[in-house]
Amino acid sequence: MPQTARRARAAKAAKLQSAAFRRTRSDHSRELAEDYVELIADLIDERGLARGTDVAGRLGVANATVVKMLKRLQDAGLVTQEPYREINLTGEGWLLAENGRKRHRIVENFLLALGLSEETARIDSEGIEHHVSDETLKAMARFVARNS
Amino acid sequence: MPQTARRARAAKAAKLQSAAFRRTRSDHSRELAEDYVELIADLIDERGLARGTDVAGRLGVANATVVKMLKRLQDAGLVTQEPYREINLTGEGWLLAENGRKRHRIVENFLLALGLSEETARIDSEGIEHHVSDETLKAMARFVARNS
DNA sequence: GTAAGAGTTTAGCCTTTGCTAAACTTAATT
DNA sequence: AATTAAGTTTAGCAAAGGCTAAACTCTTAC
Repeated sequence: MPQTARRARAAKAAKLQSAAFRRTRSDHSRELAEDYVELIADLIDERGLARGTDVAGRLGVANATVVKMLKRLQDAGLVTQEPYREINLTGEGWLLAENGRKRHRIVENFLLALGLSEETARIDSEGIEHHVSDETLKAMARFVARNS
Repeated sequence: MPQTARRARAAKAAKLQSAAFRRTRSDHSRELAEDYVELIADLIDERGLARGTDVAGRLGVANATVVKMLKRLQDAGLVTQEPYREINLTGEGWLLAENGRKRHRIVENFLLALGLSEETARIDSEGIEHHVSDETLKAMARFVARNS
């Protein structure tokens, strides 16, 4: 009877699955941080500086929410800001932002290569970006390289 | 009820800004519900019934958390449960679960067709599943059909 | 130099999703 | 029948991420 084996397999699968879920959940905070940092980097590149209002506007969030979040990002060493002044990224912040943008670009190009509309590629890549492992990202990059 | 109104107002106000960000964020609660419902369906199919402990174990979460969540899912009309008894899905719950499993299957098969390991395909599909539009899902299904 | 407008911060509140510890119920064993 | 083990529920707490309203600061235009 493969009952024991089946149970063992089930247990193993359960453990792995719960790991996957836990990973997903604990990444939420990190995802948000990445969104902020990526956006701040974009704003600095686009208009020379990033202000709270701009961030709030683009994220569709209240000013006060941004203030609170920026405090956390400062504590995390990703951002610097003096009171009533514009937002800047630390070295670590820039690294994170660059990494995020790179992932974002790959995922978006991949979706385009898959034949999706620009609109869909933009929206879906935003959602997918944070959930793609390095292995998958590499496969996407390879696919884009082969199909362009 | 003021929640919905507030969100609607906020959405309208920030309409020109990034819809993708807000969509991602507001979907979190829905995603969690889908994860629960999908898992409950799996448990019922696998072992004939779903208990709180099983759900807690697979999601990597405390029992009390599951209890609280189940209350919400009951309020949402997705789940039924009598005190100290096993968990059941309503008709709507089954529909949601089936839909989730279908999406899940497509994404996972797609990642496999892309050449990823089973392990990676399983983990990444879990994260990606909820962020894929119908358009993208269709493209993934097409890809799988062509490459199998 | 001051007043106005734009932008920022603070204060206080809410909901969601988590946790632990303790109480309770059900089922199983003896 | 009584004890115990397994599972469930309650109570109370915390952190994250939202919000509004009101206070504050900075810059710019008079």
